[in-house]
Amino acid sequence: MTTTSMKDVARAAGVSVGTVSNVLNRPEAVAEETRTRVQAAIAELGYVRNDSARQLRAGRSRTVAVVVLDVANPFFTDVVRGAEPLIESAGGVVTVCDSGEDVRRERRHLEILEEQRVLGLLITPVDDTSASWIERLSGHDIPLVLVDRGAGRHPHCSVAVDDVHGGRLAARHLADRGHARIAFVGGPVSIPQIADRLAGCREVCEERGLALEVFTTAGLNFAAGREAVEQMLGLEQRPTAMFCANDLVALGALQALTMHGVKVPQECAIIGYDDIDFAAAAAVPLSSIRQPRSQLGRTAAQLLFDEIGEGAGHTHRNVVFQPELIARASTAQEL
Amino acid sequence: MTTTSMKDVARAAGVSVGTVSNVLNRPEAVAEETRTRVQAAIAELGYVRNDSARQLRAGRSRTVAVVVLDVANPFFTDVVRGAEPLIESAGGVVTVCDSGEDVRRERRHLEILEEQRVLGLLITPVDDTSASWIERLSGHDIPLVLVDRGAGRHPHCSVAVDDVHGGRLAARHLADRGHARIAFVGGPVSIPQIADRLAGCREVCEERGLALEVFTTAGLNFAAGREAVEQMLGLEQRPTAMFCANDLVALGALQALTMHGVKVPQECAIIGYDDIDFAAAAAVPLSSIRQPRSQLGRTAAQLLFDEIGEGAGHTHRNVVFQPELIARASTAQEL
DNA sequence: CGCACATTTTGAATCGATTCATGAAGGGGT
DNA sequence: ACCCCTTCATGAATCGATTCAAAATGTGCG
Repeated sequence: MTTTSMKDVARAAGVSVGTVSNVLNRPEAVAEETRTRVQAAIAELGYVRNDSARQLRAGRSRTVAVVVLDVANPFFTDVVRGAEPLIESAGGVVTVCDSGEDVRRERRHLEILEEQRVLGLLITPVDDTSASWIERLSGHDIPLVLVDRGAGRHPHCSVAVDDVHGGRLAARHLADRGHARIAFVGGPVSIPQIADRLAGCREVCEERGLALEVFTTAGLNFAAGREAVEQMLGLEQRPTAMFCANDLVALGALQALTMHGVKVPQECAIIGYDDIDFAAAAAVPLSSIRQPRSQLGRTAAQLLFDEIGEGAGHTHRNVVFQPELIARASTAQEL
Repeated sequence: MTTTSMKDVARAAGVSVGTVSNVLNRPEAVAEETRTRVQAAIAELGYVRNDSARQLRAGRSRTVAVVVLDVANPFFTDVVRGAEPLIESAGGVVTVCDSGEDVRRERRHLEILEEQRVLGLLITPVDDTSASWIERLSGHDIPLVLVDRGAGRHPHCSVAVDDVHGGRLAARHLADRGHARIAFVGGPVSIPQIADRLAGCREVCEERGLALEVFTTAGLNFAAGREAVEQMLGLEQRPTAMFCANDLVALGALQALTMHGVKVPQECAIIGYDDIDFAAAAAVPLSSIRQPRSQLGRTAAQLLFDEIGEGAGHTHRNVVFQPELIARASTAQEL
């Protein structure tokens, strides 16, 4: 109950509140003797600073929020891991928000983050309808960096991986292996990354005259991969290779194929995207398109603090990384 | 810059701040006409409530923190997922803190959470040295629920899975398959769950006269599993089965064994713990001990709100779930 | 008209930390 | 003794939302 405040500490130590505040925030400005007396009182009373009051005065919180599409996806946890050290060493506090690929959840998070006057934001927007909300935050002077999203015409800093190129890499690899009938599995297509990967894939398919079958899914997880396989197996002209929009989908697909006795890669090759750690450990080690995950996070954090530091005169930077093909057993078969 | 406050809204709408506050918090107490006028002003000015000020007044925040050992471990993300709906439907905001199995990081998080006057806490403590800090929070009236930790003599609510029994299940399963020389891989042993799993395993080994080799690891991830295998392969009397303290370790081990050409389960069986989704999708589908992950989260949240609701007259409850053996290919071989 | 009563609105007090102009105390130099 | 500096400590003002007793306004009825 008795939440002890600075006033209590001040009384106990026989000083003014101003002095207590100084002990906490600029100890060097307080005489040694006074300082130890105040510190003793703090310990004695078990006093804990009230962050709300602090923030109220400061006008900003120390929190940097990272809004991701799916915390259960190792891709995003790695991005967060990459960003954390820099944020923390700058005295920030990281909070992770999971939009779950749902615009409404994303919106709710953004509302709350705005009310909390967060220091800044790293966000992977769910889709283009997120834009207006993001502009709103930005308009209210909350600096933000778009993650895994080529900023295109958005007036923001961003870090991204060239997803169109990633799509090309995957499709070319499958083409090189002799596949002429390819399935793309992923969705919703409203997610820009997915659209880009598909675009790259489509481009190569047209260039090389491959048949492309698109299986749109509602999400990017195990279940999506499994369901897509169920559909695919129903077709008379079954594709000989699948390009899955991320590794979770690919692993789900792999599982379903194995369950149906379809041999991977002999009867159906699979390539995923992200190259999460689990990919290499899969039933059939999974070929994938690797993204520099933690570097993505680190760079995003860097850009954010640059922006915070530079203030008004800041010019936005857009960093684009290149993805990389990692070939493993799941595409090892030449047709 | 111009952070608009309630005062600005009040002026714009020609009412007092009290009325603006009422529009936001008890609209039914405000006359229709006034309400719409105020709402118009809010929209017009793009006003956003300042949560710090709100919290300062309220004395508490709406945030429920979940402190986990490793966000990258699907076990914990599932626990969080299980807890979220209940927390959010109660008007709470969830924040996830990753202690990374590191007491110092955990402590830093707890300090900050205490300063933020969080509404409550779901925590999986790193080890027993966390206890004093947890008592401190608890002493400052922050209700908390221990997750995945039989509260034993701790005066708190808790949800847990019987890890000793889980250890037994795993060991018995291996014994039933004819294994007489077992490796336990996991650590650090200071983590109570790990100690318990080992204890259950040891108990069965002694009971049935199996040789038990313990490989202590520094963490619970892929790398730990790989390293343990390197060590194990060096032995002259190599165990014929491994019990890994969680699935990440097991997958790492599986990967390393495969790389060294050791056939699973013929030459070495593996059983993991948690039964994360990836377990079934592994190179060799992984046997595991399943825990009711999301139920764990849901129940924890439930207990927390019970405690918050009941206030002082609350009696702590300790809920224990039973784990379940899921046998798959990685232990399919009879010796 | 006047009184009782219900409906709205008001605005000052409050939460707790930070800031900063002001003042007090002590030291040195002349 | 006097003045100038430096070093410390003070406490009132401030941040923005909420609360609540009190005031204002309106309604109905005798």
